[in-house]
Amino acid sequence: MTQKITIHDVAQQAQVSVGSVSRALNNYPHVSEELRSRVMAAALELDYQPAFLANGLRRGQTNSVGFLVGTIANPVISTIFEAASEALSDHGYAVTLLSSRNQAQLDVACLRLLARRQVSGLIVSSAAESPEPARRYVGELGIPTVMLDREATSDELVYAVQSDHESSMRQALAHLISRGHREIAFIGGPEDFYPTRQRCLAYQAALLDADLPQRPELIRFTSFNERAAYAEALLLLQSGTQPSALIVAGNIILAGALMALQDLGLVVGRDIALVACDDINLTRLYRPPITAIRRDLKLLGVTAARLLLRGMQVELNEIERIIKLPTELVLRESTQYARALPHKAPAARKEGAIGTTLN
Amino acid sequence: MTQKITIHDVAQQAQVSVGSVSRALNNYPHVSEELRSRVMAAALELDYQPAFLANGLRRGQTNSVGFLVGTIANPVISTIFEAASEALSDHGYAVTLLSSRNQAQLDVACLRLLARRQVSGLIVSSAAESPEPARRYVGELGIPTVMLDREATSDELVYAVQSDHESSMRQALAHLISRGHREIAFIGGPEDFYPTRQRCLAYQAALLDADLPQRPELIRFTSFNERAAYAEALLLLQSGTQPSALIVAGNIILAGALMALQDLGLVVGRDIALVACDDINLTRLYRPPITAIRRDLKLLGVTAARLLLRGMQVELNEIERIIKLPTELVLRESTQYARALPHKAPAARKEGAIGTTLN
DNA sequence: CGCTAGCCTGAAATCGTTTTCCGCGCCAGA
DNA sequence: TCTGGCGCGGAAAACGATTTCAGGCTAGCG
Repeated sequence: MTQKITIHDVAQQAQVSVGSVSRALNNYPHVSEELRSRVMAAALELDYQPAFLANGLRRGQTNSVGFLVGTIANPVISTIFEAASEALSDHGYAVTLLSSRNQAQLDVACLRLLARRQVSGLIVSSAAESPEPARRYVGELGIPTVMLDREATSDELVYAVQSDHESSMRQALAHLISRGHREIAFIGGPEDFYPTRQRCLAYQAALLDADLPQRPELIRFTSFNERAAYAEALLLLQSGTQPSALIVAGNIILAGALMALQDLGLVVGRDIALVACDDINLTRLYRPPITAIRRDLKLLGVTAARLLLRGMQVELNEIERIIKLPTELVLRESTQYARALPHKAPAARKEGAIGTTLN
Repeated sequence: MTQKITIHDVAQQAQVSVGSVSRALNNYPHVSEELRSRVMAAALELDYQPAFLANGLRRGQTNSVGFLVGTIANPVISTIFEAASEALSDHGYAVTLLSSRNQAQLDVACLRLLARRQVSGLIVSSAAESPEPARRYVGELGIPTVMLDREATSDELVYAVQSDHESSMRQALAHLISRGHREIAFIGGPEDFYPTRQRCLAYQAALLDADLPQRPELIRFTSFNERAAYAEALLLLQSGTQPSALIVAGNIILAGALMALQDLGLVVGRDIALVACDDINLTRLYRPPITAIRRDLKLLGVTAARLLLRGMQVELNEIERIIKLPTELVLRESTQYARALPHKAPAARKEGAIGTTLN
């Protein structure tokens, strides 16, 4: 209904041809000031908005980017997405979000759909358990793509923004070890999931550096599913070697692990030290507050958006293909007490006023 | 690169005209079985995918819907969105998500953008503080629209899916009152924000029903911002009338309130009873677990999607315009102890195995 | 046997832009 | 005064599909 005024109406109103209207509105050179202002006035008066579809068809491009995630119902992903989406929006791109529902076969289907829709760029942060086919397909697509905290490929137009999971994980282990912990367990997502792998490698390297034994039974992988994480944590905690510290890689794993700890009557910070990856409301507000590896999620999103924006301006090809962003270990009460010390009541909260922990 | 095969290529391959190809692929009547199979074969062989833009231009419709939110970085919104998005995706629609960043003036701009992109439908769950202009604009747009937990308008094509905030809020107050609470405070979002208003009205009605006095100083409104909620909660808790129970309407408010309680050294469930609106990981996993008003977020999203799907099939106009979905009060330890009773150690957890609290 | 109705299909119009092509008029240089 | 170049703008092609239109063929009926 509303969308009925075309470029022809503007042309008629301004008493010029449609071609001239197009040129005037698109800031072409060689259009007289007089004509331009006449067209502008007509367009403004009629509230003309060029039809997106016709424009895209002719130009062969849609000014929209596709964003593929495993699930958006995850505070980490949604925060990253929001930041990226806003940055892209500020540059005139609309974002269509597709969720692969954490299923590998849907990954490729989603990418096909986005390609068919002629997206100008892609951001991929899918968490499918076997991401290989999707990664290969992305390379074949010929669309500028940013892999978000995922492994990069060597394809021409594929970029990556990653978090430096390693250094903070090493710090976390150094911290735990310095407090006397020796049996430090690790629960992660799927083994071939990039962040999990990076974290696990760093965990193993840190143990090696400290001359501590690698205990395979203390390393567990599970899927992105709170129930599965709960079950895995239960198995781990009830197995022979009771760990004195636990590292959970990811917020879903954290939720499952907390349930398991509570069901076993283990009190965080007293009976077991806990380190979470990704600092969310739950880690901040839990009692006791949980030590976490934090990263600037908004920065991650904005960086991905910026990288993609540069990638979509075809001429600019001398840009760094992979950007790695820092992480930071935030110490809280869940790792405050050393293994050897007798249990005592928690001291005052470590963190200061609220302002220090808000973004 | 990949996207170069057009309908002409298929026509040539199958030795028929482009019109016939289109008819064959779109299941038109009056196309012979022989031609159809030949076209199918050719299309399959060439891996032909009709160009979305040309298709949309001709048909005047894009098979995509716009989803407007105030922010997606909110577990409640993102869960609803995911469910709706999946349902729409299953029916061939792609979803472009726009965030108005909780700013009223961006609301209308986002809607304009989506309209320009010829979305076939809209789901609006923006949380701008003064939603009126946006609501009016939605009505003028002539696009089937579902308001998600927002006030409906009387416009032809505007539908609504809402939560029945009232009944559970009344239950919550009855529960608190039965446990001896008399000074029950309420902190909500902006006063003209639909869910906040509904909850507050139910809160006031329940007080009235119980012949309890309305205390204006115990009702606070704030904005969707953890700091603001924190500040407001601090003010409330430090004012003259110390409430014995607190109802927080929304998960951001909850986070701010928890920070305030912790900074004041008040222990949830012992020093003050706490009821949250919307059951998220934090309410489930917090120690002590927090009584919450739960609603089926996936159902909310799926219902919105279904309603919109029906609204977009233009012929069907005899459908209910507003759907109200139930909510449920989940009792947990944060409201377990009566005001008059002496403090004692927490009993065993009320909830059963993990399975009962997962979706 | 001729005419008509109905199925099938090719040709062409159409959607609303952008962009190419071309011609007009003007000015400068010879 | 003629001509070449340049700035400007109109006409029309192009983008890639869908859909209308019209015509050919077959079959059925008078």
